[in-house]
Amino acid sequence: MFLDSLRADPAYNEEDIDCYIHVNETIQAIGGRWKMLILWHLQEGGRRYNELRRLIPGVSQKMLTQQLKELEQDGLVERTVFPEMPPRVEYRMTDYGRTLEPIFDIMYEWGVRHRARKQGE
Amino acid sequence: MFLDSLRADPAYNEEDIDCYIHVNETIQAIGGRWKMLILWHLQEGGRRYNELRRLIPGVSQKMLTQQLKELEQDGLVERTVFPEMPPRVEYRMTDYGRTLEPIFDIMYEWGVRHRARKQGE
DNA sequence: CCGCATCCCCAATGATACTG
DNA sequence: CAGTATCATTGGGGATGCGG
Repeated sequence: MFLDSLRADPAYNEEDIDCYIHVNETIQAIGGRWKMLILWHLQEGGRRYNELRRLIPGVSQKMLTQQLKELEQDGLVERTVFPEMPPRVEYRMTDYGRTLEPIFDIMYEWGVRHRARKQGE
Repeated sequence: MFLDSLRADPAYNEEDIDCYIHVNETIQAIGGRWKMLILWHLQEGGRRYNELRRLIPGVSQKMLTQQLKELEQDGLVERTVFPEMPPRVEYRMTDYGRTLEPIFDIMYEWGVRHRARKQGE
């Protein structure tokens, strides 16, 4: 991906963007268009697939599935299939996912101030 | 934009995604593909336009200009033109931009652990 | 009910050429 | 030096239909 192309460039300085790499890692994990909405709704407890669809108006099946899969691969969300008929799938936040909470908090605070600042202009 | 469409939907619950709105505000401000690299290089002091181009291999003139403009509009970066010949333009981080530092720090820490975790799989 | 596969579109990004 | 203007590209995301 993108970072690989940076690494391939001889002008690239590893130390210079060590910060970038890791901060970006975090942005990748939570920066998806629907990921924060999903995580937000999973904070309180487990949710079913269609339940999430209703809670997040505007999200397509494809995107919901895709972003849930990425969150699962990152270990932030856990997927449980109940072998029933009709099928039932529940998603819930992992303990690891909850390590994001301080980040959410601080980004929320900054966002509030930033928004207020933009209004005041 | 996107949030407006959410608001227009009757199923939308204001409280539910208040968090999302503000966290997303932050992501918009720093989530651009080159923004963190730019901010990173401006931490130490002022940089000229072409200096930044060299420091950030892979960025096109268009993107560098565009992202710098957004950072400037958000009040994170300051642009100074020196009326000389040849022209000289310096970019530097504002005090407001430095309020992002705690966010960078915590995202950096999380990114390091997240990366290590992915390696270990 | 919970998806996956397919096609399609557009906005973000890139490449290239030109200018005060 | 520090950009602007224009055209080409591409991949993120939406719409639709099918399958276990």
